[in-house]
Amino acid sequence: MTESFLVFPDPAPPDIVRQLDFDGYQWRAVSSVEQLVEAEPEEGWTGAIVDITDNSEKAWALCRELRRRDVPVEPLLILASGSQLDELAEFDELFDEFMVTPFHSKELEARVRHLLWKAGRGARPELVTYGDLVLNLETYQAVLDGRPLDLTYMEYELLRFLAAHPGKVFSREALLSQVWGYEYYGGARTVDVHVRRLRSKLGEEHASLIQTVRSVGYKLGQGRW
Amino acid sequence: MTESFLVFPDPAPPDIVRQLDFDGYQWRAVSSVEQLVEAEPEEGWTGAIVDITDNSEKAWALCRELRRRDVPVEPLLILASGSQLDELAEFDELFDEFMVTPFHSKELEARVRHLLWKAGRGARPELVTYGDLVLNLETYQAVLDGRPLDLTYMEYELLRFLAAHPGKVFSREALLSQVWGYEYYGGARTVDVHVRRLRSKLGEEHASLIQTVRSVGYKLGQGRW
DNA sequence: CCTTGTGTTAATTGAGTGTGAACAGCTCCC
DNA sequence: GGGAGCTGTTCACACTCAATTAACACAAGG
Repeated sequence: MTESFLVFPDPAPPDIVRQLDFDGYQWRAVSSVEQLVEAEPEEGWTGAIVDITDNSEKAWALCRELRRRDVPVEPLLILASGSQLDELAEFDELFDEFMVTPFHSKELEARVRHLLWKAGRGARPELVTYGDLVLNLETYQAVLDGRPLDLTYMEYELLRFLAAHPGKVFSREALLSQVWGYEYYGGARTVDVHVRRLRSKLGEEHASLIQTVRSVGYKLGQGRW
Repeated sequence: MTESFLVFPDPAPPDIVRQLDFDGYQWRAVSSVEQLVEAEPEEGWTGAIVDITDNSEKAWALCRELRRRDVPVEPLLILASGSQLDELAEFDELFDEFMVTPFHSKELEARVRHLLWKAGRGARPELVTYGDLVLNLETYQAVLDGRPLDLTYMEYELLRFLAAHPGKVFSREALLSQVWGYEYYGGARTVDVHVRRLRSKLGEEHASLIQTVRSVGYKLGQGRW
């Protein structure tokens, strides 16, 4: 997984990007909210570093936008001059860290590292992921390629079970007893139909996520050889 | 609730305590791990501010001890000189924030405030917000779109609980035990009815704020990731 | 005694789920 | 190579049961 930071404004402050480059982080500078979408990398932003010294109003607007999204950009680092420190009090909810200019180059390095460390083992929601598929167990939301899937209860449970054991093949009977929770009564077709509905909701390009293993059952993804 | 900070070492750095006093925070200085217990206030420590410039080894030992406890002291602020920044990398798990000496007095104020805000017990009026919904926990008032809602006690408590965990799905049983505070007696429908009353008071346009997740429970809004 | 808040019960509704049957594709064997 | 026999896919329909809704019962407080 590559780290990719958003930097504001554009052109980016030279002392920032020098240190980011030095530490081997990817970054892209944006100068307005509008540029957010086009500049965003495939995997989304790892975090954002926003310099509020020149245009704080625009900067806070950007931060607000980043926090408002479906998948909020979490680690937000703010740069402020000493005289702007009071201003921070009004926007506590819009950032995680801040740093006062001028700064040690080592300080930026340390803050970015610590931010990533916290993001890595902070109290994050329970997720089940497989590739571009993300299941949030707390909100019962499923997202594929960043686009939310509208799944019913059973569809969600089935997908969750398969995604929890990627690559492993489950017989219909196994799925019935593990996902549905009762003994195999009569309808093995039930599983097929639910798989079909799931595939159609996954969309044509991702329908192959759930693979059928002839005479055996179903599995999610390729697994390993 | 009074805020009470632990400060290391003892005697405490004068520029620290000057600012803490100025901002109206309680504090007690300790110089060793042994003094931790006797110096601890009734309600426990709100947080800790540890200066590692003079004796970093002892300082880290103290931090480790604070994190090891049953109820870890969460907000840990570290003071380091510029030359110690590299050292931080080894102890990411032992602190939440750090600050480089020498520092703006305003910076300390801002960091402590932000730390408290993140810990969820800011000094300012406690608010729970989600989008256009604002719940004032002190006045027991609920406001939606600037328009005050006339909620009953139970309605308020339910909405408050849901809003405190936006996006997370709660089963009726969970809501009964967490909001009502007793074990599931017989009436799971109770929750439904309260949700219905809430929704009608939220108004047609915002009724969808509380979402039902079929076969699971209810949640507020779409939730964050 | 009326008003207001809260919990219960019961009827209604509809999304979600299961089922059977038709269809398509593959495999095996003569 | 070409049926026969499996196996998986797809469709349409029926039904179940969870959520909604309305109406009622009860307690507390003014």
